[in-house]
Amino acid sequence: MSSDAVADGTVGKALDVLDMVAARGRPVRFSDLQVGSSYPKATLYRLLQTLTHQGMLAYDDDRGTYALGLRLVRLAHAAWSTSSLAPLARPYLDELAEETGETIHLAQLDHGQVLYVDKRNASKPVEMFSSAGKVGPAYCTGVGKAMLAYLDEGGLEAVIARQSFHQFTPETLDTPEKLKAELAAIRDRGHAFDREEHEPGIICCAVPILTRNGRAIGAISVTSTTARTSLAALEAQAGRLKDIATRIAAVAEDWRFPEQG
Amino acid sequence: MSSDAVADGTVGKALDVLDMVAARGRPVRFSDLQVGSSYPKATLYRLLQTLTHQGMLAYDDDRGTYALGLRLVRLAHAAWSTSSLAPLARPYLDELAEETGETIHLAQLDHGQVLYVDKRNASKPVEMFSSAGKVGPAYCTGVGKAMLAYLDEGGLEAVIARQSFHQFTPETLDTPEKLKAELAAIRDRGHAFDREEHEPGIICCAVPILTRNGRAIGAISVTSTTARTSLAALEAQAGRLKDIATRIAAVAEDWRFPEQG
DNA sequence: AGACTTAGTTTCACATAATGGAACCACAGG
DNA sequence: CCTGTGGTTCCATTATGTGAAACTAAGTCT
Repeated sequence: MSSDAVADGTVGKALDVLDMVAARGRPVRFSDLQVGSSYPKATLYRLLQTLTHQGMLAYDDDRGTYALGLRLVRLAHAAWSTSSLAPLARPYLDELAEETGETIHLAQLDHGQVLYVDKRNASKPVEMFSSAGKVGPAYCTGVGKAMLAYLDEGGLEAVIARQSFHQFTPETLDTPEKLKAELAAIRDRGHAFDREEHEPGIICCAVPILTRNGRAIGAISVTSTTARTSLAALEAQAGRLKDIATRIAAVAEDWRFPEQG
Repeated sequence: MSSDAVADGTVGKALDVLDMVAARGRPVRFSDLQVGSSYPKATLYRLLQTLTHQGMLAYDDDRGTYALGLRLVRLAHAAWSTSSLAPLARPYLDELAEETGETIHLAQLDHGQVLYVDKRNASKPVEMFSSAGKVGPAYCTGVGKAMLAYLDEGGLEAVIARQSFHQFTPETLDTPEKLKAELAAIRDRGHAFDREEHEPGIICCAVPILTRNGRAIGAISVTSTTARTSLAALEAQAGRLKDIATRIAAVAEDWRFPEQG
């Protein structure tokens, strides 16, 4: 769960500390971080000081706690709008949401995890950051599996090594073997399902967004509940999903290679 | 525009580079950054490498460009949900949006700039990151002035020093003196206006969200156009706005001091 | 009150890690 | 084949970050 790669240099350590704070999900005291951190007191202290001074962390004087700073929100806005598929995909997602009336997700792969970058909610209108920026497991979500299925051999192994294979529900694919078999099936039919593998009662159908050379740069899904619909009904949407995914891929490639003359 | 404070240590420099990339607003080549950066080639190069390796930047192999990485989006999600007023204020904003049918903004002050952390759009349903994370000038927006008005002497001077006082429209308050006079008026009446100071045709009424001890932790505003309504009509909402702001302040304080037993 | 934790901050001799000038590579034009 | 531009690597120098330990400021117990 903690730092995976060797944290290169001071910058790496500082960012590692940022992650530690983020992981707690609420303002943390110095000592909260001290335990479970491999850094000695003084080092951790200095890193926190630096980050705070830089606006990446916010220090609450009264409570003596650190929380993630708003500078991150500013940066993320820029990141989201330049590096994610969301701005490009927006009109297509709108279209899809309108058509289906179901919840739509747009996700990308980040460090072996599913990162949701946009969402259209069935009923509720707005969700903001509360959904964009969220992460989820790759091995047991529709969008996750759709992307994994189109990873190259080496990449897949690396990502599989990072999966927890925690059994969320009885349906969860809880071994690399089961997952690999499923991925082959996904490649076969071109779309992925979530058969209540992450949450009971929640099902979805997802398709990858593929570049010309067959790499998945993201995935979209339509999600519903077993109460409202069936997998078969969702699968009926697969063609439409693929169509949208192709169009998103097209604008993404156009955008990545604007003019080279 | 570039780094203001002395970038402390390597971490500061790295974050400065991040900002530089963010400022460009699109994928940048190494040489794009090299010009206008005070760092020597090799240093800049290494910083970019480190940031890329850390997932804070994404390097596009084909194009040879750097863009902000998705790790930032992940972090920002955490920042937004723990350090911003948005999650707490959400129900109240919903209420306000429903009532008024106008565009609602929730903003906080970050390094002398207005940082929008949530928004309810009059017509359009969803906006996501595209609005949260956006920054704007403090001296010529309703929410900005509402917050500045409740800064202490020292804090205000520091923030004023950071303002550009660019004259966006004929109405823009373009000197510290005019601004200070306006802030006094705002303190007097308890709410701020934007009289087309930032964009022609756009007006708004804003109120600060004040802690028990009179510090502004944020601001909310209702925005409209001169075509649709008048300042006077917006001012009629001020009471309602203040009411909502008070309630947000209350939950914010409750939340900041949950249980001390 | 006095002794004793607990939590956070500062010091300082030391070594690692960042620095940046310069050399090097790769490739596109001429 | 030479020349220029954009990017990457070297390596001696030194600035920076390191972390054990000492210190301070609050509690807490007796």
